Amino acid sequence: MDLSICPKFERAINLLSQRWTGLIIYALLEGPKRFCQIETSIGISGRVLSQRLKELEKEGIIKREVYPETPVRIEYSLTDKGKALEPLIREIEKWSQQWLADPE
Amino acid sequence: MDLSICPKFERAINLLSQRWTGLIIYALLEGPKRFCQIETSIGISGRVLSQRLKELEKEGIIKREVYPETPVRIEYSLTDKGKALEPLIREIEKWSQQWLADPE
DNA sequence: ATAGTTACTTACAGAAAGTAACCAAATAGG
DNA sequence: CCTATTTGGTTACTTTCTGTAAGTAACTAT
Repeated sequence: MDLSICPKFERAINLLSQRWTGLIIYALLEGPKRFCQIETSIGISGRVLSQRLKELEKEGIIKREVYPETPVRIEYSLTDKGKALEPLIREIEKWSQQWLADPE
Repeated sequence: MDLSICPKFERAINLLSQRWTGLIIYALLEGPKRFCQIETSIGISGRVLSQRLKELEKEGIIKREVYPETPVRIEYSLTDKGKALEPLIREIEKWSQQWLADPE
């Protein structure tokens, strides 16, 4: 199994086909966001969001910055590598607009 | 939660962020394939492949055709809706080539 | 009759995700 | 000083998803 697939492509698709990864990147395309903003805007559980943010940071797709205000503000934002995923997200948007029906 | 996301986009990303969905579509971009070909080419278990193919067929992304030969041949192929996902897959390929390193 | 092929399905076990409660740091108010 | 509040998590527990391996149904070749 897996004999013919380019390892880079495979890693990319494994990353992106993990639950929530796409929506987190989508949310961050608007600009930097804090933990609780991502949490409420996409409806992910804090438990899994915490995991995903760590994975994406390790992967170099997002960066985490701490502002020692009151209360503390921690902002997550896309790196260049992360921003480079925008065309891909736009393709998903295009496809969904063309091929999916609105459910009433 | 989920207050601001376009429902079409959300459905699309939920579909595509299910494990294996992307790779199945990728495999079928080469042309029609039978069950066991998809199974071995991407390394998915038969159990989950069976599930995914049903979901994708229901969604109108792939179609299933039976050729009553010996032994029976059942071919899965992309519909127009499924083929329309090609640009998206190509974007994943592009991104992976530009931003991921080869693991040795 | 027996064995082989394809396309699945089923039972069981382990991994991933959701829920809700809890915790630590920093500060603000009394 | 003591308590409460806010943010950004973590932990324990339950449910859902996935992988493994075995089994089934239809058909054919030997």
